[in-house]
Amino acid sequence: MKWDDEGGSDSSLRKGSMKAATIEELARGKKQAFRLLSLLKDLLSSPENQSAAELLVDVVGCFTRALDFLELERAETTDQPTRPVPDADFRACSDERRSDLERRERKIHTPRKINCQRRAYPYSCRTILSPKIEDDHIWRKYGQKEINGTKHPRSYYRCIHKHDRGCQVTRHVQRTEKDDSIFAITYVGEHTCIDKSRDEEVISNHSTGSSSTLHRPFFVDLGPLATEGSSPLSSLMADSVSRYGGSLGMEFASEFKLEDWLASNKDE
DNA sequence: ACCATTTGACCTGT
DNA sequence: ACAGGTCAAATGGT
Repeated sequence: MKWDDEGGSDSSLRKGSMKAATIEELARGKKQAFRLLSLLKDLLSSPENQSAAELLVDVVGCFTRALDFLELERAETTDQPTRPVPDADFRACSDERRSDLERRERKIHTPRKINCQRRAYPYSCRTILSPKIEDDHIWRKYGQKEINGTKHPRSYYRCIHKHDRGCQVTRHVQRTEKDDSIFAITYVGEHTCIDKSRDEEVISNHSTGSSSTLHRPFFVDLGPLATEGSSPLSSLMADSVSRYGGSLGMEFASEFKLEDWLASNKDE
């Protein structure tokens, strides 16, 4: 991964190396927290220590999110163009809703608008496992695909505020192979349509372990899975999904078997 | 009439 | 060439 590798001034070089060092430290912290989980697995596997196990997994999640934020900042501040907010002309055809009757009778064919920027930029991307697909946002489904080697189709959603507020975040949802009551939900990008105060409240409640006010189902954050430059640890955690199947999130919500989870990640 | 979902076509990256 | 992501016409519900 390259940071501020253009420009060449001393200050930008120093800034770049600071960022690199920060990322290195965060990645190390994440890895060490994971190792601590392994070392304490016997202790944390007992039911009375479940909250400690949850806390430690959350620590790993905090490191993951911090790395995500830095990656997002890098994507926004490098000289790569940011993803364009759809302008009126670009989206004119779909925004101007023609009447169904007119469209059907005259067979009006709306010329296809090609988004050539697709997949062109690195996005923050993370996957969670959850028994429910609802979250704090409203999503509009825009596609569904059969995915090779999986038995369940993948559904694609975009934020309902894509057009009115230019919110570009998308997610895809797929039932996991091992447990089809669990969904693997991958978020691509960050909401720009928010309501940050509410999100912060949720995060705050989550980190303080206040389960009574937790708005979201408990989830295990698997880190960035598909972004360019995702850490090796993220890959390992991502790999744990395929190896462990989808039962992780569900078991953590009720009866989390840390030993099983660590056994499936013993190569850490 | 409006809105959300479905689904086949089309696009890009590998 | 293929897989996966997105678009937009078609469709169905209210």
